[in-house]
Amino acid sequence: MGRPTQFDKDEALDIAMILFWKNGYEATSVSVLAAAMGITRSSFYNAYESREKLFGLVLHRYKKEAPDGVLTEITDGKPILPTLCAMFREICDLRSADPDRKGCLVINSVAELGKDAEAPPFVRDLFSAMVDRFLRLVRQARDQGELAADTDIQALAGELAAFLSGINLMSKVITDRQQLWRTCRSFLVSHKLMVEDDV
Amino acid sequence: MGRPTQFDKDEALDIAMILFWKNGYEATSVSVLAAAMGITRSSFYNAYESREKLFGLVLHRYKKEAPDGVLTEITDGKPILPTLCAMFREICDLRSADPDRKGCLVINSVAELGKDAEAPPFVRDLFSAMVDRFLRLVRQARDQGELAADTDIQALAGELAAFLSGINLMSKVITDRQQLWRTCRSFLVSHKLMVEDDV
DNA sequence: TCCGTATTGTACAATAATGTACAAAATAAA
DNA sequence: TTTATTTTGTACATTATTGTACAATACGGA
Repeated sequence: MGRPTQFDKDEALDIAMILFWKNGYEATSVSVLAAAMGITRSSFYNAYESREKLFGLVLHRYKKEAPDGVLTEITDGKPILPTLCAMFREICDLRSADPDRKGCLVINSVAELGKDAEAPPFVRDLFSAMVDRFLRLVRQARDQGELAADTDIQALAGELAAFLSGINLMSKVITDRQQLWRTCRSFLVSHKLMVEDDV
Repeated sequence: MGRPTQFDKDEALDIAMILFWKNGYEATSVSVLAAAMGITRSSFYNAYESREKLFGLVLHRYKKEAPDGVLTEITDGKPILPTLCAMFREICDLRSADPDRKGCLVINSVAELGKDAEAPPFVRDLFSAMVDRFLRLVRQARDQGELAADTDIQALAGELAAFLSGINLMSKVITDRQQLWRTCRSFLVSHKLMVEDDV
């Protein structure tokens, strides 16, 4: 059924992801994308329709391999806080190990947001989804007795979202792993999400 | 001494600031800048030499009117925590009141940073300066007895920087003033930077 | 008034990017 | 082998953008 695609779509998507991640959505032109993917602009438009559509695919892929993905895999009844802490540690490790200082693709994209929806709309949703997920997790943790019964879960979820965003952003300037983790640990401890002597 | 400038440099700088703020550094072209400022590109290059130089001026101006400016005005001996809390509250007010959801110019610019110093270098310095300032303030607060003597001031300074960054970023998606402030208050209280019943 | 000097408008040449159109190429199925 | 179908390369017309060059302009000071 027609001529098959000459390039590896998965590989191309990876390349696109790195470019968007490194340079930002707006700053990554179709010409540059196509060239990096090793295809012509013609094939690009044929395969992805538009830069925005491709970005949607990229974000979808990013979500799957992002370090906070572990939070999605938490099932009812399982302890939450250890996974949460591990995620923060993982983020410190990943960000400080990245020689490109790319930070987090989602956070970078949120920063690009303007009121007028020039930028892809799903970025907003992705962020809101993160806040919602934190809220669910924190509620579950409270209900499971991992957090005090009188915990303000709304506020805590907000704090987690803000702090996580901030750490990801900060990692573009502060590149020392120890310093990042120390900051995270302090945050986690002061919110009783981990105890001092863990690790 | 030559023909005088036909346009108001202060006014033009303001216009440029809004544009950079709203659309980001990279996405704001000289053409658009010059047009918005009401001058020709010719005059633009004559007056500012380059977009990067202008951005330097813009950041300088921004720093002066930014909500965290109050922290610079703290002199020895004065209490620190009330001012710190007031700043967070001010930021919630400002960000939620901004119909353009611009967030913070510095934070937006940090998000644009790549490893290769394409972007103006002073952005990095500006962020580092913020961390340093938090460290000095926290140290002073501890020495003044506003914080416990065994406070890990490095970690706390990092937390403040990360959280503040995150709140500014988050304000581009979460626009409800109450929700933002609730998050900040929770953060401040859990770090003993304010007491629950303040405001 | 006239001169020096800095700003301005217009022009230029070059590069980059956009989206579309169409013919050539390559394969699966008939 | 032929046909239907999809990808691919090339081309096109358009619009942005860049930095520089140069002459025209306007004002302060002599």
